[in-house]
Amino acid sequence: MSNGNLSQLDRALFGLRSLVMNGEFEGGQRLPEVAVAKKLGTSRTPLRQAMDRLVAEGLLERIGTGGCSVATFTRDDIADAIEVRGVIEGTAARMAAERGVSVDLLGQANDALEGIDRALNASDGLNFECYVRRNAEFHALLGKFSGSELIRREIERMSLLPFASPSAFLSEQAAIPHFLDSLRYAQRQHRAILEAITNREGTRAEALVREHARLALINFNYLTDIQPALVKAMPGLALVASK
Amino acid sequence: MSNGNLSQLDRALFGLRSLVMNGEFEGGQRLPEVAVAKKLGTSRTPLRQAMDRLVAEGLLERIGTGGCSVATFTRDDIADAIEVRGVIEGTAARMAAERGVSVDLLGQANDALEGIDRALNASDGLNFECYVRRNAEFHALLGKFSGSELIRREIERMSLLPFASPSAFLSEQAAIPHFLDSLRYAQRQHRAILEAITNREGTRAEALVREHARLALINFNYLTDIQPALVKAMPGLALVASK
DNA sequence: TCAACGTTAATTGTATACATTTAATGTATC
DNA sequence: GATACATTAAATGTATACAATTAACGTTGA
Repeated sequence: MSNGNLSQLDRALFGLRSLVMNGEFEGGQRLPEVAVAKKLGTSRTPLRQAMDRLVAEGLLERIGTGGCSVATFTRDDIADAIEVRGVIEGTAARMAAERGVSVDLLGQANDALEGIDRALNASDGLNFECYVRRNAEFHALLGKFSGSELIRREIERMSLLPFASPSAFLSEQAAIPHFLDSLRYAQRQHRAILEAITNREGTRAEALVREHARLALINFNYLTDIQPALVKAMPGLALVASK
Repeated sequence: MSNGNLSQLDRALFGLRSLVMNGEFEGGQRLPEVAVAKKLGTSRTPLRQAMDRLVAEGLLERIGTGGCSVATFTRDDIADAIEVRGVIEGTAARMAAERGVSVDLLGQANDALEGIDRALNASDGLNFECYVRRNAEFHALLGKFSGSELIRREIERMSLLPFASPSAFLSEQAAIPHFLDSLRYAQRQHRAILEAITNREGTRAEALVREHARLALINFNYLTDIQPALVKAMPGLALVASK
């Protein structure tokens, strides 16, 4: 269990999450436990545990009469989820500014931002994979900055929804001029956020982070309006109501 | 299952939550499944489900090596949880102001506030039970005001922690002058919040709700500093680290 | 044709037995 | 006496059998 082999619960959790994200099931329809367990190669016990966790994540919904169904999200839901993530991250940034952050943590954040700079200005164009990794790193640090484990976990929780995460709608295929602009703009925001926190400017930090989160929404709108073909290919977006 | 009889899962959930809140177990120590199941009169299967849910609520923590333990909270944790609840409720209020609320819902909120007025000015002093009920009603409506099911659920989630809920630290035994003042002050805030939302003043509504949430923290500090004996008697506060 | 009902099949809820891992205990050796 | 190791006990993880509930279906009646 503690070795490299995954437990049956992990297998069921990863497997079911993947199936749901890829739209393997019709939204709203109940997922039959025996069939899914068979498909995942585990028994019902760990599967039901996995289902409970995915309900907590928001990917599944409990049916009153028993069992679970796949959750579906409207465009408004996506906007709200992104907004909430921004609000909590913003609170973390404000707290960081108000309470102060150790130079060590600030240094780590600076390192992450320099990594993003390098990814943006790589000799062979954009190093996308590096950008995504460093971006996730910076946002994870934002949670730590608050000094509150509760806040850190809450941000992590909101970021579980595939379209609310800071890495949402960053697709390698989408490395087109519009997105390069977006990434450079995001990086300037990163710098401003870090500056505000360093200067103990809580309100500014909070406002910046909220605005920064909205980039995910802007990217989503761009994709759905201009590049609808790409949207269908992105995992997790099978949950979005077609209309 | 859908009749009056509770399912085994519900029995385990309520029972275990109650045991944990009342400090039946040492914090940090693993709760043995067989013993707890026996104490609750169910089998391990629904108990484990209940434990998973309480982990999601934040009352229990998973132990790396397996099983769960009771979570413990510091005073800082309590402050942070209250702050986060205020932030999300504040977001709901801001959204309500920005997006507009139906006259029907506004009317319901007004009814709740009038109920609070009556509870505060009852002929035989304070009608405490009525106050708590109407107060919970008003806060539930705040979640609905946002028009976002996701936000409503998120508020509900944060309010699950016994010391983060809008009804936290309102104890009948504590109906002393200090608390009566606090309740009247809270009610003026309620009115101001509703006015701000009605007038579409988003920023004002958000700020008011944040400040309003801090009353819970003020009450907590008052209780711990002035009335430590009462604190020990309140369910859920067994989880607070003694120091 | 539609609605109401009863029967059957399928699905979830629960308990329990077993497997596997982790913690505890005792023993031997230095 | 203390540490390392082997052994034993206890706890969790998993599978499965059974019970209870819910959904599906066909039948009957108007």
